This record gives sequence, structure tokens and C-alpha cells, in this order.
Amino acid sequence: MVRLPRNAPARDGFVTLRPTTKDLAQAAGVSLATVDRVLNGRSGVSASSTEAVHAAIERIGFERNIVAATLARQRGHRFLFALPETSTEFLDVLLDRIAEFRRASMGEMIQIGVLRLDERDPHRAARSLTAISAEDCDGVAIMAAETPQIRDAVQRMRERGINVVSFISNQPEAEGLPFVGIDNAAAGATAGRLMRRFLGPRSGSILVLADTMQGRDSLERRLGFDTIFAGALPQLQVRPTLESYGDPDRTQRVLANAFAAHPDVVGLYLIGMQPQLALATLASRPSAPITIAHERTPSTELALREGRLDAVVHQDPGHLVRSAARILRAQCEKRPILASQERIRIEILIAENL
Amino acid sequence: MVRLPRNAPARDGFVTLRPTTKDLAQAAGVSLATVDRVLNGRSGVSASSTEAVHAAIERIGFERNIVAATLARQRGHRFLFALPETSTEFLDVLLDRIAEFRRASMGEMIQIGVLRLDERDPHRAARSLTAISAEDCDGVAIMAAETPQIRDAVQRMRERGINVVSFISNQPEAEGLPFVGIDNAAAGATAGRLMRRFLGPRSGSILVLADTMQGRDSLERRLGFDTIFAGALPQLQVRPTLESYGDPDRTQRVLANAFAAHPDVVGLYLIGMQPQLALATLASRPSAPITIAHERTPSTELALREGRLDAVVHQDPGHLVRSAARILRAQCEKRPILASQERIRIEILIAENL
DNA sequence: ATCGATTTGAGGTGCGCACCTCAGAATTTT
DNA sequence: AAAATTCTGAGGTGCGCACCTCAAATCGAT
Repeated sequence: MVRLPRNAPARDGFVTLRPTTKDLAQAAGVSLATVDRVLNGRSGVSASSTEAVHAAIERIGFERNIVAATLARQRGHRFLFALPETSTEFLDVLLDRIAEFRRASMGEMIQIGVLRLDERDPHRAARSLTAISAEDCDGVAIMAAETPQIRDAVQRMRERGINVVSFISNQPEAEGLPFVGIDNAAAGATAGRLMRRFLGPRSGSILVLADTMQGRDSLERRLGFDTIFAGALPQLQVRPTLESYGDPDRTQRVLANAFAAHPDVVGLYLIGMQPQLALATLASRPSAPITIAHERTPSTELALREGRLDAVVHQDPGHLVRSAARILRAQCEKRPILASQERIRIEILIAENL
Repeated sequence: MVRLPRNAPARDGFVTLRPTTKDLAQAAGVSLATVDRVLNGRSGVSASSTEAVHAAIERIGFERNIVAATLARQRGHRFLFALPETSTEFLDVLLDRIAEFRRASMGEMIQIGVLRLDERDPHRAARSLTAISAEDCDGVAIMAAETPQIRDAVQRMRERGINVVSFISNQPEAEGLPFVGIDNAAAGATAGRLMRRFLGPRSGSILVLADTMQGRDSLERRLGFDTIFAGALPQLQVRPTLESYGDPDRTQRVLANAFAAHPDVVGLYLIGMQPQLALATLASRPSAPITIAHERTPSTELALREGRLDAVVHQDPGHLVRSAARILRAQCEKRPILASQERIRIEILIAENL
């Protein structure tokens, strides 16, 4: 229990205490009020005063005490996660992590809400977003396919002063929206590389199954996957992407057809969010192809353990949630974000490192 | 900018404001002073009062406001990272992360120091630890091989009231020390599984090179690695562990000898912290074996990109540092730790998911 | 019943900052 | 020059909690 007297001498490898706003005011030769005005971007400060404060900040190495600031700024950030309404295992996991984060961040004065967007009806989804008022909400993390309606809604939200990040599924970067999620092309390439290595010298067809190829994410993953097999690999044929539309029956049907059409299937890449649908179909097949899926869920985890799945390419939902919240918070407080810390890693899971 | 008036009505998916200690005192029918005594584990409270407070905590769902608490408890935690003196690339990366974390946590009133321990001389290392006073330091994360001297020094530190976690290299769990790091047996098994899959139908010898097999970590990794090849794999021979002692010349020598003795080498598992030594030797060989190493460093990253390394099994140094600090802090504040959040993942890196 | 020990309550202080007010100073405009 | 405007400083308040003191109440044992 080390108390920290002001002006504590530097000892060992430790640093001394940090200057406060009072020290800053003194160093800058202005009053606390002016320091406050500069620090919090209030109006009515002359250029020379602003300059003096900034110079003093540099000189004495002032850093705002975030703990005290968030306490004093009796303002809990309210963030919304806008997620698709259709339920998938990955979304369930994500919701769990959001709930977990909500509990953890109550202590930090952050309130978390969830809004479900009707994917089938972009207009309705856009209206849900438009209904969010800046009074109720400081920031929104949006996971939705990019449509003109959504794009407009996002634009209007930002005009209302609500911070927005695009979450997991990337909105076009042109708008300058921060993106929280993995590089899907790299994720696809990762899956492709594993597939190729696991296949070794084997030859045959590789099937690719997506929920739908409408979404940017699936496209990017497929493109990344293909980069690995492009060129000199005549013995491996990556077949056109099959689409399941998240429908168990259709999944069964398209897979059965594909297996019939290509008796030499040696690999199966499950791009989409519902790999368990395909895995269920596959369970009945005798010689299983090398199978790689995305996202760790109870289903994929079990399949990995049971050997029905050879690898899973994953993005950590906990990280996604926390990163989105950190970015939104930084934006609210007009702090810079450390891009390096916010990069979501592409994780590879096999049975041994679960 | 949402202000949070007390007794704010619940809106949307948001939660209402949290009760304060004052509310808690009222609910428990005791005074603020008694609530304070219970919350902070001070003495002189009857069992019945303690009971009443805890019941009230449950009932009204009180949760301490960490922001206010850390501000009021004008006590900056001081934590030390005690690391080996011998420099490796992994340690350099680790030091970078520690420096980064130090900067980031100044705002949270946490001070971070680094202490280097002379590995060659356990007595000297133990003395360095013994010199740490509880006045100067609230917690220590120790990365060191377990020796009787270190064990005793740790014991004495704990008796002095300094919190300790064993860091990266595990001290025996018998002492009830929290451990921050990966399960090395699982990490070894992960490397083994990748090796086996990457080898496919190939047959031959697999070499294993460690810095030294003195450390528990290397032993565990080797054991985990072997589990994958145990039993029905006559075509793959995992050879006895070679030791480099971190010496470039010796590395070169033992590897050259091993390659001479086993012309059929198809795999190379680099257990230790200095894979770059072996990689340098390997660069001159024509047909490279499947090579797997531990820990992402500039060297291993480059080797992955250049194809000289096929996979890296990794533990994130940033996570390690933050997790150690979180655990130490939780111990200082007598808070429980969320074991699930503190599990360090075994990451798999290939060229595509860097 | 008396004494000591234990338990409790009331109250205060301060952490570092955000945010507010209002009066006075410095500057610009008329 | 006066008036209007912009800028500045001094001061206060409160966030939720930790930590402190001191007096009063309660308890147990003799």
C-alpha cells in the first residue's frame, strides 16, 4: 500500500507523480479556468493563452488524470451496438460478450445497449438508426451490410453528433468511419494457406460455402482464399462459391449437389456465420474433406475437438466489443486512438490450442 | 454528451444509475462508516452488521464505483516486473510492451518498474528480490526459473505483504501463486499438431532444439509436442532434444551434428527463446525442413514472411503484461479476479495472419 | 453495578477534475 | 471617448469514495 505524496522523489525504476491542472495553470501563467477552457475545448480563449497552455503541457509533461476526469465529468457514455436481427451462433457469443462488457463497464460509467436491425428491410433498419437521438446515445457500433439506406442513416447520425464505428462487417472506408474487425481478405488467405498446407500433396476439388455472397465480407474472404490457390496448382480446383442463405435444407441440398458433381472433393471452406449447418450435413459422410470454418462458437469448438473441423479462423468477440467501446469513448472525449492497440488479430484455432 | 441524473429512468436497452455507498448504508440500516469498514475489510465490525451490509449489497445490486474509488484511494499501485538479465528478442519485445503499458497506466495511477534478475546466480537474483520493500512496491511479476533460492525469496516477499504472480515461466503451483502465461504443454501440442499436419505423408526425423532443458517450460513444451507423435507414427522419429544454451556457435554445432546424424530430417521444432540462432544456420541449407518456433519477434516475423519459418506459436506480450498488472491490482484491492478473462491464448501465426 | 473492550455513528477532508457564475480586465468597435 | 465585445481570473460545487477522528452506544465479564 504505497501512498503517493505529491513531489515524491523518483526511486528505483519508478516515475514521479504527475502534474495536475493546478501545476499546469501555474506553469502556463494562466488561471485554472483558462486551463479548463483549453483542455475541454471551450470557446472564448485567445490564441496566445491557448498557445501558452499547450506549451506548458509539453514542457511539464502534463497528462490529464482520466480517473478524476471521468468521475468529475459526471457523464456516463452510452453506447449502442446495432446488430442484425437474424440470430446466429456467432451473434449469440457476441451478445454474451456484450453483456459481460456491460457489467464490467458499469463501474467505469459506461452504459451499453443493444439494438437489433432488421436485415431484410434496409428501410426499417435505417429508420431504427435514425430514431436514435444524441440525447440518448453517444456512440453506435454498427454491424450491417452496406446499403444506400444504411449509409444515409449513418451519415445523418454523424451529423447529429453521434459517433459511429463500423463493426465486424466493414462499411466503405470512404466515409472515414473507423472500422473494428479483421481484414477479411487476410482472413480468407489465412484459411487458404491452412487448407493448402493441410492438403499437402493431395489433389481434387475444394468447395466453398457462404451464407450469401451479397456481403462484402464473404467476397473479401473468398478473394483472399483464392490468392493462395491462384497460379501453379492444377491439381487443386477451387469451385465456385455455394450459397446457403442460412437455410439448413438449402445447405444440405447445395452441398449434396456439389459433392455429387465433384466426387473428388478434398477441401471444404465454410465462409459464413453458420458453419454448423454444413457440419451437420457432413457428419454422415465417410471420408471427410479438410474442413475450415470461421468464428469460434460452441458448434465449431465441438467440431474441432471431435475432428470434424480441422481449423477455425477466428476474431475474438470480446476484443471486438472492447475495441469498439474504446474507440467510441476516445472519440467522445476527443482523444486520439492508438490504432496499433485496436487491430483485431486473425486467430487460428485447432483442437490443441482451444 | 449524456448527463446521468440520479434516478434516471430506464430507457431503451440501458440500465439505470447505480446505487452509491450512501444508498447502501441506508439499505443496510447502518452508517456510512460501517459500510466503509465492511467494503474495505477494516476491523471492528460485528458479524451481524457485516451480514446486513452484504445482504443489502445483494439486494440493491451495489457495485463499487471503481473510478471514484481509485481516485479517492490516493494510492498509486507500484508494480515491478522482474525479468531475466540475459537479453533475447522476446524479452526486448516484452520490455517494449511494458514501456507502452507504463505510459498508458500513468493515467490510472499505476506505476511500473522493471528489475533484471541475474539468472546465472540464483543467490544474487534472490537477494535482488529480497531487497524489495513493501514500501516501494505493491506487487511483483516474476519471470524466473524455479530454484530453491527464488522460491524462498518469493515466500519472504509474500510474507512482507507484497503480491506476487509468476510470469510466463511458471513457478510450481503448490504455493498458490497466480500464473500469467500459457499452458506450455498445450503450446507444445499445438506446435506438434501443426508439424504433423504440415508434414502430411512425409517420413523422416524431427529435430527439437531448446535453449536448455533445465526450465520447466521447455520440458512441458517438449512433452506436449511428443503427445502428438506418440504411438502409431513409425514413419516419423522425434529425436532427443538438442540444447543451444543460447550460444550461436553451439547452436550451429549441435544442429550440424544432428543433420549429419539424421540425413532424413523433415521437421524442426525450435522450443527456445532464440529461434533466430537456428534460423541463421538453416538459411544455408538447400531443402528446408518444416520449421516451427515460439514467440513472435522481428526475427521470427521476418522468417515467416520469407518462408524460412512455417508457423510460430505465440503468446501476446501485451496481454501478458496487462493481465499480470490486472491480477496484481485485483489482489491489492482484494478484489476477485476473473480467471476467464486472464487466460492467455496460444496463438498460431503464419505468414498470412501476421 | 462497574469497568473495560468492542462496535457504531456522525462528521469531516480531500483526491483531480468538470462545470458553473460573475465580476473585472483587456481588447476591439463605434 | 464611450460602448460593445472578447477574454480572463477567482471562486465555488460536486462526482463517489477512502480514510480519519472522536464521542456515544453496546456488549461482555467480573
